[in-house]
Amino acid sequence: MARSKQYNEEEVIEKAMGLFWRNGYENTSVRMLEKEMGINQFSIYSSFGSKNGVFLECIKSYKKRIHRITEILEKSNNGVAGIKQYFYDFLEFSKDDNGKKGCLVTNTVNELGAHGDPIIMTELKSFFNEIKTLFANSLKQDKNKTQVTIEKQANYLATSMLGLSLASKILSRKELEDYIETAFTNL
Amino acid sequence: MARSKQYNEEEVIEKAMGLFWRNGYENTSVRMLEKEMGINQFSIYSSFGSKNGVFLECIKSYKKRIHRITEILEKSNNGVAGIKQYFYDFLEFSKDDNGKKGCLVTNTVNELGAHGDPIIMTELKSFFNEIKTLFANSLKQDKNKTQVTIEKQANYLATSMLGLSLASKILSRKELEDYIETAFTNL
DNA sequence: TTTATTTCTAAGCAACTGCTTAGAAATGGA
DNA sequence: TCCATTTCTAAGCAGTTGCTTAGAAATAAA
Repeated sequence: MARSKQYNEEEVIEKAMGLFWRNGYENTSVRMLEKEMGINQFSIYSSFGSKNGVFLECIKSYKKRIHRITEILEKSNNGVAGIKQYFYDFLEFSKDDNGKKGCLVTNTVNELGAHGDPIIMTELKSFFNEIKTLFANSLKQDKNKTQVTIEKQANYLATSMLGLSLASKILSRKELEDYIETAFTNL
Repeated sequence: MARSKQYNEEEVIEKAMGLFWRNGYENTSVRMLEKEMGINQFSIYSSFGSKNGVFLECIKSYKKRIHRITEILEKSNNGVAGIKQYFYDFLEFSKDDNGKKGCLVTNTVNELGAHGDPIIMTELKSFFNEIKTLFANSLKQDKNKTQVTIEKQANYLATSMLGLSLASKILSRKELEDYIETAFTNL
């Protein structure tokens, strides 16, 4: 045995996540990661293999973080009202200190589009489907809704979340709130 | 007088626009622009000043292009139904040969976020407001709607367009159609 | 045909990209 | 205390970034 790591992998990934979140994948360089993570390039590569490897770990870490919000929705039995609250919680979640950074997953979908790394793209699409299932489960609490309606509305809501993430980057707080209120008028 | 330009500026901008549209701003290099535009770097810089300058011209050109669709909506008197048709037209408009490229303006908003070049950001926000006004004018055809309702719904629709552009990059055709149909039940 | 003027090509600038590596420094078990 | 083993630092790799420039090639007017 010998010297032990002077950093905690989870901690440095949390820091890296912030960078990717603000700047996007391509606009985040390994030099920037070095500074933000507080470790040398050698350590980055020996721990995570590549820039892509760091990013994938960040996505995993992001999922855990957003799970803290989804948990609230999972536990509540407020149906549509609970989902609306989730939208507002998400708005708070996706704010950064002095600006708007949206959702890491959504940002990445937009940046990489259909041409991105297949592993990442699969990860992103599965994330979307998880949100969809989450909403569907909440909608089921309304016994008047048919299965077809639930699926359509869950799809609608998950897609609206994508829009909200993007919109949060340029719209004012009032515009965002108006959007949410109108989006929920017919559910 | 002397030698005349061997290229048409509007034509090369159209080509550059395609590149930015597919790859985003940062992921498009001047070398790539050279190839796509078919002219030398010197010509790019003497005509447009900088990469940013090329991009701004592309945004202008994009506005003209999307105006061909907005014109249809402006001339029709179908109210909400006309706007829904616009959503479908936009889906066709934002498709590329083998994938999904979304909307150039929306892509750029997402990429640059709140930290982008101020001139570009202003251009992008004004674009959003134009779409909003476009929708408001169509909604006015419904005499039952109050001014407050019209403004809220126009904001809702324009924001939904942002979402649709993003969603078009990962969702299936059916998911996108389901989204549009449900989105319009709110009006 | 000459010539002033412009556009063109192609090479080059320093700074940055993701990633590697040689060697110094540190440390847990013997 | 020793030293094998691991982590660390710092330099360096070739390729790319946005942008510039020297000089050759082309051309409209005289």
